[in-house]
Amino acid sequence: MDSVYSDIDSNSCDFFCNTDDEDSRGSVRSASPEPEQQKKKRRRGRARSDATVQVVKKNRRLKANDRERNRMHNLNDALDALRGVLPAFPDETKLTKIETLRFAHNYIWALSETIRIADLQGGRSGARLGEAPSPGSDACSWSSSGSSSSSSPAYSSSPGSPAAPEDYGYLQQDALFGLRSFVPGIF
DNA sequence: TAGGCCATCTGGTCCT
DNA sequence: AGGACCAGATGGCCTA
Repeated sequence: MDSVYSDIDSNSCDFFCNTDDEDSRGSVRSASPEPEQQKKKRRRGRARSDATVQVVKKNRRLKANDRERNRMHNLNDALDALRGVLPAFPDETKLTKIETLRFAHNYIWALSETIRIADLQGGRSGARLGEAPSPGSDACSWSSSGSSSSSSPAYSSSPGSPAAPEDYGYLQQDALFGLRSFVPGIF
């Protein structure tokens, strides 16, 4: 945790100091010509408190940046964990964030469909599932299009409609392939 | 070089 | 008041 913070702090300080202190606020304040009247009205005490306020604001911003960074890191960790439980792609292409979410969505849907069908078919489910077409080529189709979100038909369909007819077939096969590959003995 | 993806910063809003 | 969450902006890196 400390290492993370120290790394982040040094990193963010550069960025922040460059942009916020000197660029953003600095330029904003200096770029907008301060009216003479305000200059005259401003007293030393007042100016000092303004500076203090600026320091407080900056510290708050830095803390908020740290929290936001940690929040995003946690989000990414969760995403990695999700990738870890999804079937791996043959070419080991790392799924992008959106691909991971869409694939997980479709995969969960396919698994639940598999369970539902198995329940409907009772004791014969094992035999029926065993008859599923070989998923090998379909499994490859996941990854062949996995590098581009705009061209990944297997899991880029609308997440809101996982039951889209065009998704059903290979998704179920993918689910079966994933189950058989990563949970040996489940069938 | 354009486009995609990502990390980070930032300000606003909501919640406790 | 302070933290969490969110969305927009920005810049870097990588690939076709």
